[in-house]
Amino acid sequence: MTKYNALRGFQDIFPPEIYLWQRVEKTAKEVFLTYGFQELKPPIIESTEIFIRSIGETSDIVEKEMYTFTDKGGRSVTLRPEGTAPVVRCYVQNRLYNLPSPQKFFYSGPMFRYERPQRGRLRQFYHIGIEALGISDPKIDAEILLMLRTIFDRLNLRGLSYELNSIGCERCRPNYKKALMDFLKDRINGFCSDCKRRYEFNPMRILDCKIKECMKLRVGSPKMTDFLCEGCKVHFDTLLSLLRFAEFPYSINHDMVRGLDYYTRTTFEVRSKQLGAQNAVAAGGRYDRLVEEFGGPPTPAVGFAIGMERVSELLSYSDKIEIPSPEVFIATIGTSAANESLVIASNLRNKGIWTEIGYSKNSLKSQLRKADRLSAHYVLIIGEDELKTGKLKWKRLSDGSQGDVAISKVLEFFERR
RNA sequence: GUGAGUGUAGCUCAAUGGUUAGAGCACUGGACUGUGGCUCCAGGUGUUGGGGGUUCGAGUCCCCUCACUCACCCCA
Repeated sequence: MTKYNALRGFQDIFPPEIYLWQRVEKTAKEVFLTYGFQELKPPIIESTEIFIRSIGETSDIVEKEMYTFTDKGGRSVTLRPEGTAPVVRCYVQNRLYNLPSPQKFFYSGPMFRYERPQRGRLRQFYHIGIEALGISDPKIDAEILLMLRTIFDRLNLRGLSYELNSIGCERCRPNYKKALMDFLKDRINGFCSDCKRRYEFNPMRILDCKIKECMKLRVGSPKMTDFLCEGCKVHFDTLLSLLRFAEFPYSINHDMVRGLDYYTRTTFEVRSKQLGAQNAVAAGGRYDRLVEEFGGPPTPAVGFAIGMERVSELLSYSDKIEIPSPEVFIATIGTSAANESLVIASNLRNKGIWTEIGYSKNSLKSQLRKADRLSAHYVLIIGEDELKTGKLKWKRLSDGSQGDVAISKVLEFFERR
């Protein structure tokens, strides 16, 4: 055990894994741009109130998982536990609703939740997400699902399932809740203690319970999609037919309930069987009331976020990590050669060529060994003889071939390769 | 917050309560004096996570603590 360690649930990310992360980020951003999403960087800390209002007072996130503290000015502030609320706050504060609709943004960065760490769950975790504000047309719901799939396809991820549901709106959801409670009323005693509690304050969560007995007892319970009001029903049906038209492989999960208060209508989750209990690699949905809640005009909106750790984990199963390697390694013998190498390396680097040099008084052998370890493509050898003649030796490590190149032609030599 | 499992070298792992705790990989150097990979040789590999207890004697048994892992819980 070393003297200082990262905090529980916090993680260092470094090579080689960092290259998987970079691939995910690069791929996602490329796809986002083709759909017209622009980057937005909100701060990672906000007034606590923002998260309480959006996520909901009774959610576990707000009740016990937020990194909340009082700053030196006596304000209650919170490290963001999710990305949507800050984007919406930014949208309202900067009156972005006055710009043409939709406004489409992506963001990426760390989120924080004080939870017990387990596979796929850390206290600091990374999301890369998008929000599309100002459009209620289900076409945009379909678009972002297609966008998600494009990203995962480009990353060659297999075996993902896309699960959809609609949880209605503030008009139809109460009817459903009532029907569900009526259905459960007689049998609630057989449920686990958690579900009994849920029955009181959030009965829809009972649908999410993984305890076998509860799963059995809720068989045949009413489905939200049977209780949608006309508007929500049309929205959902249209989305589904659009997805079928685009040959998008979705499935409907009537039991998928969102934990956050702000969701309306469409909710979805992308899951992988290769992960553990935390198997969602992306999730999102529609939140048509949140902008208004934050003091903006009525503005429908929809978004999702991708879990970086989980996608990276999936990539690590399917992809061999490619570690970048230097183009040139300069091995030297003697002080004047070492001095010369500094200048040559600098010139090569100015041309954008990754160049490494040998250090200290290591033997040529050990320098070559090091070049090999780094998987350098070429080694340049500078010794007494080379300095005298002005011709350096080059060696290609892949096949061992070598030859001479004049010092004045070194840049040319490597630029052409 | 609850439960279970695991902590030995940088990594993967051995060692019946009994001498000075080991192997492979990796790392550094040498054999090869200015030429990598292959082979061979040599060499750091360490408060056995930490603290306390039982014992003539603890890596091994007991207690506490910490960390990690997985699950519950929760969740974009």
